[in-house]
Amino acid sequence: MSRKLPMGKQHRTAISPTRTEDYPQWYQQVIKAADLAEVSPVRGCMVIKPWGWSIWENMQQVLDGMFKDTGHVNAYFPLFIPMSFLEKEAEHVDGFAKECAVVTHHRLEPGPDGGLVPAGPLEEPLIVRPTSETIIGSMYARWVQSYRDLPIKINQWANVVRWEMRTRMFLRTAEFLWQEGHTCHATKEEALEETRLMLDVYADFAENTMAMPVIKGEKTVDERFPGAVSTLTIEAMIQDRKALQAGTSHFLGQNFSRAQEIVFQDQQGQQQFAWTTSWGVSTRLVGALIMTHSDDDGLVLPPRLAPKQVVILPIIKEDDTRQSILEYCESLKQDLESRYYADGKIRVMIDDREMRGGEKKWYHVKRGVPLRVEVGPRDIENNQVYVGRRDTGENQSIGRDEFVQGIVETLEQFQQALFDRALKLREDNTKEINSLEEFEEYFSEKDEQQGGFAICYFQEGDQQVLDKIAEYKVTIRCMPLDSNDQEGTCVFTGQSGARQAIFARSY
RNA sequence: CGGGAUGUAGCGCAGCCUGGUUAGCGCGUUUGACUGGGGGUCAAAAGGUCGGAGGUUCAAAUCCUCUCAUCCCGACCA
Repeated sequence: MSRKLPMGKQHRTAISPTRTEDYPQWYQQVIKAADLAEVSPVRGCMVIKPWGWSIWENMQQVLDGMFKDTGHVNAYFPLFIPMSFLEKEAEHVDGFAKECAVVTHHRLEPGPDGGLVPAGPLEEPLIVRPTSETIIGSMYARWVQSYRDLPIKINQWANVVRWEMRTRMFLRTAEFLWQEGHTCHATKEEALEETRLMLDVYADFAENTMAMPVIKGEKTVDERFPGAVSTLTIEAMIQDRKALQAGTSHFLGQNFSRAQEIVFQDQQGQQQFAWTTSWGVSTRLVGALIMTHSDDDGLVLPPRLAPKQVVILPIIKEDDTRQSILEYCESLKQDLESRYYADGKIRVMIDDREMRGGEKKWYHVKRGVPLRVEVGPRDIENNQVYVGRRDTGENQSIGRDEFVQGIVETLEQFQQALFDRALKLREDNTKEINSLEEFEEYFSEKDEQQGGFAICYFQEGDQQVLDKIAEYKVTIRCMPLDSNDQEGTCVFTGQSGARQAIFARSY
């Protein structure tokens, strides 16, 4: 890492190692450099710092609006779930029992060595929710008697705990934040429609707000949510060409309503089990966002989620110009803030801290502020501003008024450019594969650059397929919803009548 | 939960194999001067019980045991 090279010919990157040198390490360093989060004293848990939190807040705000626009309301259910609730749905138990935090006592008492020891054992242990199907279902069972009580469409924003063996910042933490929607319907069709609708909401959010292209698909039997009849997913491709499950929407059929007796009387007076769905996205999306757009100089944020879309840096050389420069910056800020982008005021900050120019610039580069506007005496004289774009690194002088008038379009172009770049990466690294040799070559260990998404026909539920892909550390991501419904020959077994799926290494 | 690596100042590291005076370096921080459209320059300074607990030894960052944590690779999952 060279300290300084003359004439701007330097290759020093703000983040080291770079993505190509060591992708996982780069990811950690971006989080640190952008001040998004830190590990906590509790293993596997993270502290989300203000800049990182603000990104999540923006995600929440947009998603929450989308949920409400599709007829959902928010509510809150308890953190603690009676252990017996989990036992009611067999597959659900299998899926989550291994990773539950369990509360067994309700008091602490002084111990023999001066410390504290748990006391007051609970009659029935409580688990900290790993997801809330069971406790919400138990309430729905009380609330539902008639078809007139349906549908129920509730979302909750909450934290959940899954005692993971291996954790990574944002992508997999023991405690994470998410929203979980839980709906209850009179008919199967309506529940299926809901499952699909919410997948579309997620895909819309991922692509239009996060600028992250996703593939909508259905999970295979082996990959689906424990207890679900079917699981729909949006799958993103990260810059290292691995797949990341970014959101899921589950059709739960009558599995949970049977287990929890969510029963209603239909119009014919018959008792029927309700049809339920659940769907969620989590703080993992922040990780997805980081990995999709950021570069070797740190975080890159799409304008729609950036806590600040524009940072104004006053260039103050002499004290007697200070006042006029700051006033100019303030009025620029107000002009920008009077404009609206993506349903909100443009988010602008002035950074007038006593700090050297270059250092201050890099501070904001690493944090991913989309546009950097520098204002010095010369700019004021010419009524212009010097604008730097985070994604391309381009800088240009532009008339102040022109800049203000074009700001919305500039941000939208920025947003679109990130999406286009990410989409190109995915398209360049997606390949239809029709033979086992091709598959083996594509995911060959020899060349790290190999791999990406492979589209193959495959025979669902065949052990041969699972064995082969395990050999290459590849998983079946999903069966794309928009793939042609044609049947083909399974790449792994040679059987006909196979369906198409996306195969990839994944997080 | 298995395999591997690492834990020394805010960050990044050296020192450990071959124990031995006040534990170093770069960046950052503080102060002063000079600078000023760019991750400055010069000078000075502050900052560490070497992850934790035991042990071996006259003597431990260094050797041994245990433990905790982080990271990577697996298995498992948002």
